[in-house]
Amino acid sequence: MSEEKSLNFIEEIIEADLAAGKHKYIATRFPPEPNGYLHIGHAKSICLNFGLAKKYGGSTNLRFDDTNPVTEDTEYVESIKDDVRWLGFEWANELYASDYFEQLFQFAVQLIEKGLAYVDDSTSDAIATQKGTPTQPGIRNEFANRSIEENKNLFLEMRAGKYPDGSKVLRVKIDMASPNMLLRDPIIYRIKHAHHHRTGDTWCVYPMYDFAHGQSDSIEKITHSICTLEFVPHRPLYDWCIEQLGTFPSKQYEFARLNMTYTVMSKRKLLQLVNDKYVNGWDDPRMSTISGMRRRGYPAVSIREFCDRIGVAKRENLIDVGLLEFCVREELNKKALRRMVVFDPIKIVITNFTGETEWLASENNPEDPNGGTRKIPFTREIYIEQEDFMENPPKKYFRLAPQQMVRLKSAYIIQCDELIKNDDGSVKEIHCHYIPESKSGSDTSGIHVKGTLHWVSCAHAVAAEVRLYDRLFKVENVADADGDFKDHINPNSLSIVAGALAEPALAQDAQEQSFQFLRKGYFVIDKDSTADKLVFNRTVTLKDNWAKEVKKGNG
RNA sequence: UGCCUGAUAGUAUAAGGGUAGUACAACUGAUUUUGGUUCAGUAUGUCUUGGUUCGAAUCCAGGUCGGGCAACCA
Repeated sequence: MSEEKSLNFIEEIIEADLAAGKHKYIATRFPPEPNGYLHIGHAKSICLNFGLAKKYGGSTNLRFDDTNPVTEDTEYVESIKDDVRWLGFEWANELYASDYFEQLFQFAVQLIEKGLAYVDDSTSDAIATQKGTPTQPGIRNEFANRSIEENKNLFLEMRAGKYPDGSKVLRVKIDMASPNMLLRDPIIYRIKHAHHHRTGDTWCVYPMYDFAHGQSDSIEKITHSICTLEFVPHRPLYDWCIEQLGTFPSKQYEFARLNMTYTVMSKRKLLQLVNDKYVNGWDDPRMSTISGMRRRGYPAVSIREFCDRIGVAKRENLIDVGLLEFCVREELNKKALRRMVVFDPIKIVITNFTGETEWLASENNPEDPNGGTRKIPFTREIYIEQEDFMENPPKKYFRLAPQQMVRLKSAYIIQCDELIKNDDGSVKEIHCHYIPESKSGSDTSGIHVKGTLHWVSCAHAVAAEVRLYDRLFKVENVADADGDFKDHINPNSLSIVAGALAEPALAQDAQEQSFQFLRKGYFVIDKDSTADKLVFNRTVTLKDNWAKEVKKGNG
């Protein structure tokens, strides 16, 4: 018992339903509207819906909620399927609300025949006005008095294309005084002479979400229809339609959607980022989309783990993006190959190294015993990172400084002897000597150093043009304000173009694989890369304790 | 001034009348050829006021604060 993970509230409902014999199986669905790419918020819903069905031996349908032809497109359908598959889930059926258009239309006719629906010729503005406000009841207009025959004829004529867009709607007759605005005779059909990405020009009337969604659930015999909190007020309408039509009693349950610090996650804003060319597309590595994260090298298993850890509840939440990064690091630590690269070089001359190139073995991944090794060339002249050297270091600076010793990863310990300067006083190169007995793996020098640096041999370094992407993030508390979108995006999140020098093995292995560089974090080489033009996406950063030390020391 | 929701460490999430637990973040220490990893440890929490009860995070009542609701969007 104590070993078991506690249930979330939806699992409790399901177990109670199963125990009470209410259902013999459970059926869920993931119902995206194909009007954009999926983001990390959708991942939560996907993991929940598919996860529940898997846990309780049920099935999950992938259903596209394509009831609004003007915003939807097959490009989105394909990307959604790719993303769900990539996350590791299999749907029982691939379905579309548009598959049900004929049946939904007949359901609407049934409501008319029961005297529960009427055709309204009012303008959009008039309908809105007549609806009243949350504190004032609405009023029902004269169109509500039309006869069943008249309503039926008009509705058929609407379908036949006799009326222009916006001239008529079908409304359901519930209660114009309801405190729930959604129950004040909601519209369930509207006229749209628009081309639908699947049904083409077959239809010119389309059902609204509230009517289509519940009935689609019902048709598919979905037992637990799980959606986000903003649909809570829709539930009475969902239930009303099912009750009036006597269809399968699907039930809706709501959970709080995912919000994440520093992360832009509304579809509207993501679309704006794409349309206004702040990014190169929906799958730009800086985006919070699933495809963007895939390109940044986030493993699918990490995203699933993240969704598992954040839990499911009804309170508004703001998850620290650090948790996602933790899940990514946790996985990458075990899998990512270690490679050395120098982004911002400074030259080191090892004055007492006189031999030819020495090929040293280096572990590909110290945490993976089966990771193997590779050979890296060590020579008299090497590059290290500028930031790994300080002429006037603060206390507790473990890297290279005058007279200080450091280890070159997988090679030797070196000591800094002399600085060669440019005319302007900047350091041109650093002269060091190495300790021959300190060779990695067979160190008999007895010297202990606190710092280990990455490096590349000058003669063997592979020059690369590197485009560095960092995660795009919003400035907290500003992102929801109206105004210029630029204010909401931290400029540091935009890509950086730089030169770099890589060890030969990196260029050879560069194939959509995550690498880890000492103290630089995890990177993937983007799919657009060629061997002489590597494009790195920064996946997550390592914890930069050293930066804090220096900050404290100088303060 | 209506209706619907919700409130547990910094952030999430458990405990459904009986020791407030877990993860991330933070901090301390040990190990380390990545200032990473790993390991050990520390600190921090039940919105408020009453009530019921031997006992309340949990049940009841009032209040406070947060989110949502008036698209021919989903």
